[in-house]
Amino acid sequence: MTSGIRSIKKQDSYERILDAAARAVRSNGFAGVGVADVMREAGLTHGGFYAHFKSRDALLAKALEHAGRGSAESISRRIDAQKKNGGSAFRALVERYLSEWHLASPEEGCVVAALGSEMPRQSDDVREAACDRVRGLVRMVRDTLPAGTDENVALTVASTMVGALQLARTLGNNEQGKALLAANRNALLRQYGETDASR
Amino acid sequence: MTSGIRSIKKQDSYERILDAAARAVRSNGFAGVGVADVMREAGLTHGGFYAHFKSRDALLAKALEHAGRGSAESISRRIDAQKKNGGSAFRALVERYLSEWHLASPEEGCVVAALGSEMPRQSDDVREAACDRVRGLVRMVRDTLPAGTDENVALTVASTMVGALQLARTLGNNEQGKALLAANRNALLRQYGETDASR
DNA sequence: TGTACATCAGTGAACGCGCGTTCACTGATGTAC
DNA sequence: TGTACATCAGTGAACGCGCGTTCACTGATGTAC
Repeated sequence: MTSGIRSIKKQDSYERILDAAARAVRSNGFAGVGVADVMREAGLTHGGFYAHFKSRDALLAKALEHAGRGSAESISRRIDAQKKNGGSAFRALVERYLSEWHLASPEEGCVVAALGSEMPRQSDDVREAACDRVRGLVRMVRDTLPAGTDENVALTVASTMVGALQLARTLGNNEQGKALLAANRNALLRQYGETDASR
Repeated sequence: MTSGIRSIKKQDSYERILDAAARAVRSNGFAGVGVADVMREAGLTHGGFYAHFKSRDALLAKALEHAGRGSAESISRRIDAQKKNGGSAFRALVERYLSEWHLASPEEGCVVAALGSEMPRQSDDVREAACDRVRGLVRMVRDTLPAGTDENVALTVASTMVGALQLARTLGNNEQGKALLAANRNALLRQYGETDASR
């Protein structure tokens, strides 16, 4: 192998591990991520793990980052598409975030909603990555609001969306959970959906 | 011992175990509750645990109930006091829930905020107790709103409070976290604090 | 071109540790007579 | 009142299991000459 080819193979494994961990942490929580499970999911055996990460904890921090980036990109694409159609970016965000898809798919969704209450209890590395994710979420909300909107609106909208998704998931993927989501969707759109940040 | 006296002694231990577990689960999450730790905190040794609970899981469900009742009572007392003074019950609730005390004291605070993202992943028994706690929180909010207020307002206010506390705790007990709390306090009071359910 | 050697991603057995659970036992407190 | 026995909350050693981590090894792929 040239060093280039070697590197590509290893890089490929690294990314499969990260993908698996990013899903696992949202499905099962921080405590539910096992090194052996993640490696199996990535098509490898557990022993090779430490060639990629210093420790399980290092994986968790990276996985949080990776998951955050992934779900942020996915929702950003939707918002941008909406903007191009002349639609409301804010509406696109709220409707996607508080959708029945998101209720049913924590493993692909927002990492803050999936892990919110566990974040304060993690190691320093993980907590730092968690703060970044919270700030990223707030920034994403802010970017859908008209320029000049009070900074605090984004903080409130982000809080409402995260809380709503968690309460709905606790109630279950059923009428109760869906009703809670709908109530929050309507409230946010009514309160902040009038003006519009799209061009 | 008469059976009465025996029962009182055992009952006393049972309550110390529950108290310890109710604090531990909010401090450390479901996965962070250890049978031996809880028993030690209650002044007992781990072996005696199974004379009180069928399993660790049964303890978790009871602890959730216990913690929920405890923190609900504490906040209800504040709201009632406010009502008697002719103050706004809604304001009392929001200011207490989104207070710096609550930011810093998850182990004594709302169990939904402390465990929100972990609840959907628990056993059936625990999830049932969790649903009860969510409904209890929504009911508590509703009771501070004027009679006849749209049912959905309580759902949104509860979501916002839970999300805000979690995001603030993730950012940390510092200026950032406190600013996020304050933004949400102000927004809720501005939006729903005008009318008043107090007599 | 071919042969010996180097590199290195990944394997799988093994270790140590923590934790939930079990169980034989203790000691305090009661009842029977 | 006293003695033998029963009850039972709690003790602490032990067991089994899962999991993070380590490490000697394999096998594939490259380089040196």
